[in-house]
Amino acid sequence: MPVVTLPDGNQRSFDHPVSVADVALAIGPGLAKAALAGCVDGRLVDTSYVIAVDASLALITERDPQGLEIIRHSTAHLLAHAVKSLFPTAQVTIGPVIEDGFYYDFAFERPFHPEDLERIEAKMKALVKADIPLSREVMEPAAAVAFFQAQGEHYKAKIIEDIPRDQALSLYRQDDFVDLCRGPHVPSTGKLKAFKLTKVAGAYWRGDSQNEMLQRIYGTAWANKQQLDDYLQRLAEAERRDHRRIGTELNLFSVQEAAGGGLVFWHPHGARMRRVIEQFWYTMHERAGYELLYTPHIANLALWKTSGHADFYAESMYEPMEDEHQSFQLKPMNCPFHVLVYKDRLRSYRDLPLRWAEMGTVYRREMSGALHGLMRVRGFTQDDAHIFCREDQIEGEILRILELTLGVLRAFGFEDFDINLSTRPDKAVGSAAIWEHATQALTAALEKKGLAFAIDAGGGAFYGPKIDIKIRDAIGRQWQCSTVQLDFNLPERFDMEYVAEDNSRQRPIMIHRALLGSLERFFGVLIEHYAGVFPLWLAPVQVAVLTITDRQDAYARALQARLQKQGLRAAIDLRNEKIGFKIREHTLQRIPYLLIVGDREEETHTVAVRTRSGEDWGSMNLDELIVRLEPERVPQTHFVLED
RNA sequence: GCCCAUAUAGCUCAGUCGGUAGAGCACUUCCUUGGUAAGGAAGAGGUCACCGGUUCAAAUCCGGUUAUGGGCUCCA
Repeated sequence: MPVVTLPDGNQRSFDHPVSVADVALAIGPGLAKAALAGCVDGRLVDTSYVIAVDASLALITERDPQGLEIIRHSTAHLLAHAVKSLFPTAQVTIGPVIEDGFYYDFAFERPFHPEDLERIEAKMKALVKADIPLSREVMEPAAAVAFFQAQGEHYKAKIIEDIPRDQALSLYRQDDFVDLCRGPHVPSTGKLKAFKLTKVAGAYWRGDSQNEMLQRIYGTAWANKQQLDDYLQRLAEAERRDHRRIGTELNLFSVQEAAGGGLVFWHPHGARMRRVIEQFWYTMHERAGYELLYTPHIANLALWKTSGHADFYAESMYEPMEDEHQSFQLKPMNCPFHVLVYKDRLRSYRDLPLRWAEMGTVYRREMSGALHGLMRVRGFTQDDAHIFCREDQIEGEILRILELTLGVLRAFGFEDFDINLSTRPDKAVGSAAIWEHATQALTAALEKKGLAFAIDAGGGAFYGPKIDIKIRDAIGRQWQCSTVQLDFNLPERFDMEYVAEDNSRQRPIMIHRALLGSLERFFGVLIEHYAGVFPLWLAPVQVAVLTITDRQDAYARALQARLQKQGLRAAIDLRNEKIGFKIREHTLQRIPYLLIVGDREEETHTVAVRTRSGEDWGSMNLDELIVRLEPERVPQTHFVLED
C-alpha cells in the first residue's frame, strides 16, 4: 500500500490507492482547495491521478510556476469551451501557453470580431461560476480519430494522426466539451479566476503561409486578480514608453505616408541625437583600431550574384534598376563592398587584421505587415564593420569586439546582457575543422571575458558561427541589437587571399559585426529605455534659458551664446508667457536643465537652475553651472581595449 | 504578402437615423510683464487618407488602393 513522500521529507502511508486530491485533503482542507495538480515522481499529473505504489508527491498550487502554466493552459481550454458553445460550427485546433498567457486557434467560417471577444469572455466567466469539473479519459488513437471526426473536428483528427501511434491519448472533458490534451489541467473551471481576452489575429494552420488562415484568439491569465492587474499595468507602462508616441511628442522623427512605409525621416532634434550617437561611435571605433569606409548604395547585380545574395537573399532585395547595358542592385548589406576594397590590392599576412567600419545605409524588402515604427523598417543604417584576419587571430579579434561592444552598450545605459553562441547547422559551408576551430575561438573569447552565455546548437548561419548579444531595457524587455558573425563563405566566393609568411596564398577569415544593429532601431530602443528622459550627453536640447519678462531678452541671448560657445545645445524661450507655462512646456519636452532668468539673476549675473525632475538648484554663476554639468556631458565608458 | 481593426484640423479625439463638420491642446493677433508644471480675449485652420460606386443627397453605406496598429512569417 502506498507510502507518499512529500517535499519536506514527511511520509504518509495509506492502506489503499489514493488520488493526489485525497493526499492533499489528508494534509489539510486549505491545501485540498488550493491544489491544482500534482507532481508525482517528477511527472505532472492531475489531482485525480491515483497513486497506487510508493511515490514522491509535490502538490502544485498557483504559487508554483507550473501552477501558473496549468492555469493558462486550462484557460485556453475554457476559451475553446466557450467558443464551441457560442459558435458550434467552429473547429478547435491548438491552444498552447505562451509568455504571459495563451492563445487558441479556431477554424471558423467568419472572422471573430472584438464584440465576439466580449461575448466569449462573458461566457467563460459564466463557465467559471458554474465550477465545472474536468475529467480525464484515455483513448486509443484510432478511437480518438473516429471520435473527433464524428464531432466534425477534422483538425483535431489530423493532429492525432501525427502523434506516434503507440502513445496513449488523453482527452479532457468539461461538460459537453471534450479536447485532446496531454494535460494536466486544473480540477475544475472554478480555479480560473483572473484572465482577459486581449486580441484576435489571423494565424496560418501549422504556421505555414501555404495553409489556410485560422482565427487566433489571444488571452492573458494569472493566478489572481492582483497579478492580472500588475500585468495590465506593465502593458500600460510599455505603451507610455512607446517610441512612436514619444517620437511624435518630442518631434524626433516621422514616417511619411507620401514617401511610403518603413522609411524614416529624422527631424532636427532626432537628427541631433543621431549625430551625437554617430560621433561617439566614430570616436570609439577609431580608438579601437578601426578604419572607416564609405561605399556606394547600388552596385552591379553581378556583384550580388558573386556574393550569393542574389540567390539566397533575393526575397529581401528590391528589384534591380536597369541601365542601358547593366543592372544595378540597391544594397541590402554592406559586406560585398568591403570585400571589394580588400581585393583592390594584394594583401600580406602583415596587413592583417584589417578592421573596416561603415555606417552603411541599406534597403531591404519587408512585408508591409511587418513594419513597425523604427523597430522594423525598409531603409536603415547599419553600424557595420568587417574584420579580415588570419585564423590564429580570431580569438583576439573576438575579444576586442566584445570589449568594444559591451563598452559602447554600457555607455548607452544598458547593463544586462544575454549572450548566445550559435554553432554549426546541418547545412553549412566550410570544413568541419574550421568550424571546430572557430567555435573554439568564440567560446574561449567569451570565457576570457568572463561572460555567461547559452549555446544554441545548430543555430548558426550556414556560413559561420555567431555570437548574439541581447540587451535588457529599463522595464526588463530584451532587444537583440549586436551580432558577431564569422563568415567562411564570402572569402571563398570572392576568392579572397593574402600572402602568408611562407609565400603561400591563404584565405582570410571574415568577421561581420554590428554593435547597435540598425541606428533606427537602436534609436527606438533608446527612446523606450529612457522613456524620452535622455541623459544629458544624448539630449537634443540640453539646457533652455527661460525669461521671466522681456526685460531679460538680451541677457538670455547672451547666456545662450555663451552656452553654445561651450558646446552645449542650448535653447531660449523669450515668448510672452508666464514662467509656469514655460517651465511646464520644457519639462514635458524632458529638457534636462532649465535656466530661469529674471531681474534678480540679471543683476547678479546668475541663472536659477531647475532640473526636469523638478529639483531647484538655486542661483549660480553660469561658469559654475557649466563645470557642474561637465561629467554628465560625456558618455561614461569604463573600458580599456586590450592588444 | 495574408487575417483583423483603424484613418475626421499640426496633435488627441467627438460627430446620433445618410442632409457637405465640432471640442481641447497647438498656431496667429491683441491684452497682460507675470518668479518655478497651463493668464485672458479674438482669429485662422478641414477635398473627413485616396479612387470609384449606390443615392435627390455620403465623413457616414458598398468596392478598391494607400498608410497605420495588432497578429502570422522573417529578422536588425
